[in-house]
Amino acid sequence: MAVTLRDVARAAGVSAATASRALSAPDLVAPERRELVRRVARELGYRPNRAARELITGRSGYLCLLVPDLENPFFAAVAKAVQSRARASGHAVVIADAEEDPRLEAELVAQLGAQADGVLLCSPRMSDDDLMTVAAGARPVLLVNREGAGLPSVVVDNRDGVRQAVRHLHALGHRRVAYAGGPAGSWSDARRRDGLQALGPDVEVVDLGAHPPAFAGGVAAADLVLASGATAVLAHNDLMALGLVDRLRARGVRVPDDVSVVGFDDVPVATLVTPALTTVAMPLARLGRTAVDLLLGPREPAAPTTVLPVELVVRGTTAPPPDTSEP
Amino acid sequence: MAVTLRDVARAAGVSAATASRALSAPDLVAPERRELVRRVARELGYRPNRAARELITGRSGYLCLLVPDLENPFFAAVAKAVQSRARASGHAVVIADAEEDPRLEAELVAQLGAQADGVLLCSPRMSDDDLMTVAAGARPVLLVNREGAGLPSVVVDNRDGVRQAVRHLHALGHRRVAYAGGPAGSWSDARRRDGLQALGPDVEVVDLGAHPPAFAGGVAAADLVLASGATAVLAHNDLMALGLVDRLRARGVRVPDDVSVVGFDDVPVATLVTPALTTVAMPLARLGRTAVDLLLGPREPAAPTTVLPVELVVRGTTAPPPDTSEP
DNA sequence: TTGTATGCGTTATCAC
DNA sequence: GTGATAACGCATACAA
Repeated sequence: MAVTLRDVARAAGVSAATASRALSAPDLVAPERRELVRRVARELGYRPNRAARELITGRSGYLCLLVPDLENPFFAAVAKAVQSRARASGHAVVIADAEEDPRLEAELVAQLGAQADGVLLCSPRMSDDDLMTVAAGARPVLLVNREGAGLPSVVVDNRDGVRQAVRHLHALGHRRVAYAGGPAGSWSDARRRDGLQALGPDVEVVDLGAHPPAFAGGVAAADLVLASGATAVLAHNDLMALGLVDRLRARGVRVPDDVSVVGFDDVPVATLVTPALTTVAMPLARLGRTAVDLLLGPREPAAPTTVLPVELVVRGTTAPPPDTSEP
Repeated sequence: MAVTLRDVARAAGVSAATASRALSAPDLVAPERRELVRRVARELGYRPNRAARELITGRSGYLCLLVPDLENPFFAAVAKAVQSRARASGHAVVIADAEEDPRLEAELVAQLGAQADGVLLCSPRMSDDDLMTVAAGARPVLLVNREGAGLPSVVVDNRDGVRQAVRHLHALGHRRVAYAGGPAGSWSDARRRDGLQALGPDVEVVDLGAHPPAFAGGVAAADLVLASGATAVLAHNDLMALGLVDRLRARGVRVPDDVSVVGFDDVPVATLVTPALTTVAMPLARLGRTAVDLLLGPREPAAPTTVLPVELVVRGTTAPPPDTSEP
């Protein structure tokens, strides 16, 4: 049997109440007794029972993190940071993978979120209505990489990311740029499209439609790029950008000599290919840390939405367009 | 306030005990009342309080999974599978990232494992002695991708993986093969070295020493490969293999024409590079599923260790060695 | 088959 | 500053 608070109290010759205070409200107990209790607790290897504590305090010590796909390096990076920051504040993290399924997502948050001290919804695919239902629960909920239902959220500046990428391509001489979009329901994808609208007339944008946010989606989009006549393509994320590069090359198109490619995220794999991917870097670890800080913060954040900056990282997949001027 | 069992009981006009039984021991209650209670519970949106249930039953409904690095795609894949399988049996999963630190690892398992229904230690870096201490706790513990301390475990056939890889290289004509090892404390790395010892005299093996199990480790090993005179190199994992390929090329060595490269794991990124990586595929999802099944199984598994098969996947980074015979 | 009473380990509320 | 005691929500031994 595990050693309980009463065991500690008995061994220290004090009441359970005093033992409890000595450990969780040290100021309320006389210095010598406090130290005595703490020493005894350490010697006995006492670990407070989370369940009992939760029952009375209402706080479980657990945070719940929901992601669409743990194997996607974007979410893995956020999960790692969340986990690390949560530990620093004494919380364990229950991580649930919703398998890109909005229905499962809603079910999981209902099931797991009920007894968590806070819920982090990373890139949820569910509708604003479902988000609203979730928000109806009293526990704090925070959206990561998504806005909606008036919930507090932390996101990145998607529009600025698009602006930076296109500005870079424009400076290189590109005048016709394609956008290979992510899944239809993606909030961040919608924001990027907004950004493309707001660009002005210097660059013509060709919309290639929605694709699965993975390597295969990029492969599919590559053929559309060639048909579009664009000299550069912006992908919804790095995985798609990789698929684009691969397929373009397979069709005899040089990257970046013939077509430039820009990704989004700056996931570790972006540097594992040759040439390394030019991409709009998201502050993934910071996203995770900020999310925990806001969720656990003393009060609701002043602004419902916290926006983190992004930064274009120019590497090997962008270059001036081939010279097509008439001689 | 959340709806409690008493609320359900009151609304259904029965006692709390009957309500409890209707939900968790349906056979013990009369059919009509049972259905009545269940319907009322559903309508009220009743969710049992995990903490209260744990306090009385001793089971928390949580599984604890410890990994050295969530961002490593190997562990992300295992975590995803564990999470999915655990959900099927009504368990949530607390995932902790030990940051490749044996000390943190031990601390986390002590902290988180105490109140979990079971603990999964994936590729733990801690010593057998520390493993022993962990095992002393009563809760079930299962090792994944590691054996030790007499604990039950699920692993892959590392020796056979090495055998398959070297056999492939030998068939291509390679006679001198280098091995770029992983971290010094890695159990699987040790097993692979065992496999290399047992190969017989047909192939000469050059040991390149221990490296960090990431891209950078492969980069460092690449220069050693060239100095070793080997025509092929086996890497501890795919990430290292990618680093090897990258650095070899940077130094003007063609892959696979001049040097062949074989990885381990078959992590998704293995197919995202050109040419795709020849690698020893580990059944990652199966590893995770099997781990949960064994952990939750009715009794200790018959054999303390369950071994899963591996399979060499030949792709683009292996080819016959350059012809170096004297003319 | 159903209800009553008890206790799980901890913290909060009181007296002292 | 400290110690009894109650209470959190649920499952179970026991009584009916």
